[in-house]
Amino acid sequence: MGHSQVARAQTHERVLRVAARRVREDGLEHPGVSELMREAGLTHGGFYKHFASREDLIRQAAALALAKGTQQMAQAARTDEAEPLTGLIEAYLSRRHRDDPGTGCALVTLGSAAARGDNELRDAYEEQVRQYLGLITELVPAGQDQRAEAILVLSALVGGVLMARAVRDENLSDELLTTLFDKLIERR
Amino acid sequence: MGHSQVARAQTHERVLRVAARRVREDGLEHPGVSELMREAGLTHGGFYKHFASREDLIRQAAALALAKGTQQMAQAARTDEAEPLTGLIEAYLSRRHRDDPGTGCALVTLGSAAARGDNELRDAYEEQVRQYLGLITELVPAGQDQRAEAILVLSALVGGVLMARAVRDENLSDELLTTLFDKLIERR
DNA sequence: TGTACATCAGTGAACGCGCGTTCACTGATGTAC
DNA sequence: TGTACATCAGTGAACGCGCGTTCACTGATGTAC
Repeated sequence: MGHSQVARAQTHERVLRVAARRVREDGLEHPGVSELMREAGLTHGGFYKHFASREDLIRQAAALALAKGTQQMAQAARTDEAEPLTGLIEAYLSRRHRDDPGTGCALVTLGSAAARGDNELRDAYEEQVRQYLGLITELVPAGQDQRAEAILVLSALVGGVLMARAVRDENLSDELLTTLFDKLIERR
Repeated sequence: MGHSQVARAQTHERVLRVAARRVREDGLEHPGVSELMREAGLTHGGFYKHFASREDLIRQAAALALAKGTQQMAQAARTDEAEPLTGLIEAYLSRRHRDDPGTGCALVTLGSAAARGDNELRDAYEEQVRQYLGLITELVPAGQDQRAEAILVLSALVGGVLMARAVRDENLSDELLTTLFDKLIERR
């Protein structure tokens, strides 16, 4: 293979995207350099043509994984024009979201990692919390304390999906999701 | 040192307890055998007199860490005799709990690990979710759907503490805790 | 009660595997003429 | 447009460090008499 600037950039982004998915699926520690390169269709040796170190990639991947979350949820909100908050909550508590952490909200998957992580990771995490809170605050009905309500909603979403993923019994897992949905919607 | 049965059992438990704390602080992957033994006041060589493998210890430590959680929270509920649910929520959303994950609720710290973990870990996690739900369901005021209310409360607690730990800005972190407390209490 | 022996928790050096990283090399594409 | 050369993304073998695991040994305590 040659080395056009475009091809180089594409490879770089492909590796980064693979890593952003894997980091959500398996955490910051587990995905190895060889593994990630293989999933991107390459061998491990070329890795350092694109990233300074494994740590460098993982850092970027975590930031990207976090940033993707709010984009997706904002879009989910737009699908239900009449009730955007319902659209967001429905998407967040969907089985699809529960069963595919690799493309989902990184507030759930990277929470523990961020709590134990360095300032850069915690800043990226914090930024996403703020984004979500901003988004939900606007969607919550006026009258009450909207920000407080948004904090309750976001906490319940994150905690609910975390537990729904961790629990083994699928009935219990489903119950968590559907009950939370009803509870969070009935409050409107 | 000799080898009385009592001393042996004490050592075993000391290592296990150290591991249960470290596993909540740093996750299932990070704490090393030598490190854990050192913290228990021993050298690494004797480890295999007590556990079949690192994996074996970590499995037991995770189970213990999870089991300790509900015990503590049930106790926290008992401290406020008039309003046990308030006592539980207050303890869960306290800065002390946020700032000391090593002695806190493992539903928060081990959620991602359980989601990615084997059936045994997920069973242990599930069992604790059920324990918490049972406990909170009883404490929630009658009239409404108590179990649904318990699910909302538990999800908000878990998600709230997860985010409060991950976020860097202490003001935002405090806001999450105090706002959630008000929100969850005002509903009584 | 005292003595000789057996046991085995604990020690620390050594091993070996996995994985991040390095490096000499390849060959396709870009550039110069 | 065609040819010669330079570049550098990608390859895969090899290195080396960290860490889980093994093992020969120690010595304090338990047991037998």
